[in-house]
Amino acid sequence: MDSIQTRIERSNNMIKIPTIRRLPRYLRVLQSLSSSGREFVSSETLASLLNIKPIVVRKDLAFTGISGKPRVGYSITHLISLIEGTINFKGKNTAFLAGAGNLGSALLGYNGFARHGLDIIAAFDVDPQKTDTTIHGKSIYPLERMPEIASRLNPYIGILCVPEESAQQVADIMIASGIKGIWNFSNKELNVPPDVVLQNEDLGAGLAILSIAIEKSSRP
Amino acid sequence: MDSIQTRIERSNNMIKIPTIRRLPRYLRVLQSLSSSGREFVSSETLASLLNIKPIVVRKDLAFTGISGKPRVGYSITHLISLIEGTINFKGKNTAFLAGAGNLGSALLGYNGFARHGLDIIAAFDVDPQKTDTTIHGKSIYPLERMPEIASRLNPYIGILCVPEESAQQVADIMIASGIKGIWNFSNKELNVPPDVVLQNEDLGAGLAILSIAIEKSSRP
DNA sequence: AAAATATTGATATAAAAATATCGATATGAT
DNA sequence: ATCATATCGATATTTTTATATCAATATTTT
Repeated sequence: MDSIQTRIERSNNMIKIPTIRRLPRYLRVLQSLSSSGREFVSSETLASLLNIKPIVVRKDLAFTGISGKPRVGYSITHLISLIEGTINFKGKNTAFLAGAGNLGSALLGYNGFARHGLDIIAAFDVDPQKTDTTIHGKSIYPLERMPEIASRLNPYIGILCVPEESAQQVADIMIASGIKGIWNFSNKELNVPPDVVLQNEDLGAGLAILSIAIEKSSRP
Repeated sequence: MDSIQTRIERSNNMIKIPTIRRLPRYLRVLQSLSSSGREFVSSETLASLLNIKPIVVRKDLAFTGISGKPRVGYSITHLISLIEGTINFKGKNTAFLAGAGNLGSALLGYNGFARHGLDIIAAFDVDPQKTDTTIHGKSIYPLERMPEIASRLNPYIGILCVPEESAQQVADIMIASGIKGIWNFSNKELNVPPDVVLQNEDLGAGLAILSIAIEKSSRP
């Protein structure tokens, strides 16, 4: 069994989910600061740009391993590089996308993924009208060819944009194709084996938070 | 100043963000259970459907005000109704959408919003090629007409899908149009006055979590 | 060179969220 | 009718996350 000491150390070293969520935000403002020619930035400045508290910034950045200088702040280029390293935005995250409907097509055309090191290398659909065409320059293949094409291209991530009814089935094909993680944009609760990582993207959640917050702020 | 007692009571009554995030998920599986003819469901069953622990379910559901029966569980229809009431998915959330590009168009065509009580009543763009057409049955108006049209239709929510460069500017127009909350799909950190609610939807965050989780699971 | 100051980062505290424990109770079994 | 059991919900505990405090230090000012 772990000693108390071991457990404390581990929990101190592990990067936390809320921190991970904020890292891409730091990255964006840092890139913007960098392109405007700035070299250093303080936790105070970053905090005000993200509407959070400076202490949160310092705690978050500590996880990347950066060391700031008192009275100067953090080196922007160094920080960008460390954050990119922390969230794997440097090494290419290769992905397959399944379901070239409205949302799937939009994601195929989303420029922001390049900045996040995500490369959608192939897309799949069951609709014969879509297969063997391209959408935003990405080839659409018949879904049944996924395992075969995966064995050549070795994708890491499966982006799931199919309707709920077929979500589990398509997820299973992704898993059989050797994908390591599924980014689930369908509103289906998926079952995946323990070695496959599942990240649910739920628009309903964001809308619910917004909706409740508006309700509260309108009658305080 | 608040007494300790007051503060404790308030913090116990206030619904928490993680709970709000899960409510739409409960709703979806409950609707599915309901349509398969079931009347009652236990916290254990809900938990296994969502891959969370039963105790989390019971705590979450307590916020909706439901009361379950020992050995039986919760009434599904009652629970659906209480959750919808809690997250305002019953009353209509009327919305304007700005930016009919890839993502904006996809959201205009997203059927899931109906289930969440969100009604996009008009969309706006600066591109003259898009304005005065419809996308997925929604009319696209010139951006400059937003304040005028808002004064007639009184939208609650502004869905922001414009490029980063113009995001703050368009957000300001939304705010001037009397919108109560902004659902920000751009990757810009926005400044909004305190009476306007801001909900950021950040794909980078989800990708970062996925990416780090995959990395960890592949070398444990 | 010394003093003043801004900023980091370590340590401590508080608040929020998840988890554990268990008594109370409604139902089904005996 | 009584007993056994599944399930809820109250209370307690632990873990995670956010926040506060302040000593250490690099820079600027005097």
